[in-house]
Amino acid sequence: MSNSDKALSFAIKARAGTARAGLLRTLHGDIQTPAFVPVGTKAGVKGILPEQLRALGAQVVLANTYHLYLQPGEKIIEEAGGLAKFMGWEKMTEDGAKHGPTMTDSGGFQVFSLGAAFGRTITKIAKGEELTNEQAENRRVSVYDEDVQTKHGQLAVIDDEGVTFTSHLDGSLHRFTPERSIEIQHALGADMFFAFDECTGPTEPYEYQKEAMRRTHRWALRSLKAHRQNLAANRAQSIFGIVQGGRHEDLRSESAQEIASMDFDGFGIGGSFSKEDMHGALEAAVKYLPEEKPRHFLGIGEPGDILTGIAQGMDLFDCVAATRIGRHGTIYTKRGPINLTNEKFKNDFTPLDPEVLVPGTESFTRGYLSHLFRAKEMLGPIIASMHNVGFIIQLVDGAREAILNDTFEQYRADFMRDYYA
RNA sequence: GCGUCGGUGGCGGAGUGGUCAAUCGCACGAGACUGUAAAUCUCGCGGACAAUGUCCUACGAAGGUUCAAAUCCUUCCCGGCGCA
Repeated sequence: MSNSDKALSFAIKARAGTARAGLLRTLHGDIQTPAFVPVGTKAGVKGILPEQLRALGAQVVLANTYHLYLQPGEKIIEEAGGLAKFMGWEKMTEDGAKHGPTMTDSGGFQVFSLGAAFGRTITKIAKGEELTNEQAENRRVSVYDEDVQTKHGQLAVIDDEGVTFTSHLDGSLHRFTPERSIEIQHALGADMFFAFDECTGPTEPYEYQKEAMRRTHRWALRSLKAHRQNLAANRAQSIFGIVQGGRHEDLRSESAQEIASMDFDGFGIGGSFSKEDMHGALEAAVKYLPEEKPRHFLGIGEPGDILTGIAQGMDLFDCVAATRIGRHGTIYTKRGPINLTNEKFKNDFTPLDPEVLVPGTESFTRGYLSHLFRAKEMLGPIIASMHNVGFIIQLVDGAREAILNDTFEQYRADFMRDYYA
């Protein structure tokens, strides 16, 4: 048993088909799974205070390595006592224990968002067609090109060793390798963190998906090695390996087997899918992941996608959508998302969602938020973000209850029927 | 009353003889957003159509000059400023 195994334990409490409910224990507190992990990229969940997050039911938050490395720098956060303490998420409990589990993403997603996706409309969930090899090649750039940023308009360039980033903040040049990502994540000090991977775009052709996936496998091994080498100083931290493979089932299976063969504490499923291929790709991967370790569905998702993930055996979910669409005026409701900036809500004085009351936002109406958004009052984005995070957490909490009561399939079917009606 | 500057789409404000239904901003209407480059971005915003285009009606009002006027001229109306 390695030291990091002590830092993290996972026990499955109940199953409903492939879905499972479990208990994930970190040195900073327990997490009942399945769980939604609010995203606080830059050590802050946009618009929501830590105490409010707790009231909403959040058990753990996720921050980002690339962003915190650039600003304020991992040294500052290390000096502050680690991510949880730095951001005020860590809280002393009555018995003097620290509470406030955290995770960090490795920066692998920024390989995508600042690389292939930069300046384009593509997102990790595919809308477009897969590119031909030739089309993809024309987009590809080499790190040896002289002026990456101005020549190609993207801020991240990949090579087999790592990724060169041009800072989106000041244009300065930075280099991430698996070893560097792990070093930074050790300094950030989250309870759980991810191996450095390459998140590919959904339109990349099969050949490139395979190439990137195998690179991610090599990086996974290097990430793990880098973590083990520094284990003495980081015994409280646990590392998750990331499965890639795009939308292709054979690649997902290959990736899952490869990553599962490494001694990770948990697993993440990352990368891109098309909406239609998500289920198949996930199934192809999950069946090769060990039962007894936690599984995180990176960057997912929307309510329906989360329930799909839970049904297929995923335990953790993080997604920016709840806060982002909330900040932009859209809230989740049991009957589907609604855009509160629409004219029709000006005089709608019903609750945000009459069927899902979220702690701290119960007294607000759609008409009030409509006004706040129109008046550009910061309370609008704040309340909507809180509502959405609370909504998702209640959805996931409900799923957990349903798994424990063995009514999950009905729960999921009921939700889908109403939400997508 | 005299002089002077000005009156353009819901508002502000470009344009100052043809390429103008009229740059731009705001407001308004709608859409997007899935490991956050995002309190952001996109589209629409006179009217009617056989609508990737065509035709009407528009730049205070009415006349006029011109092949052609939001743009030049005349008168009138309204507003700011200055002098009485």
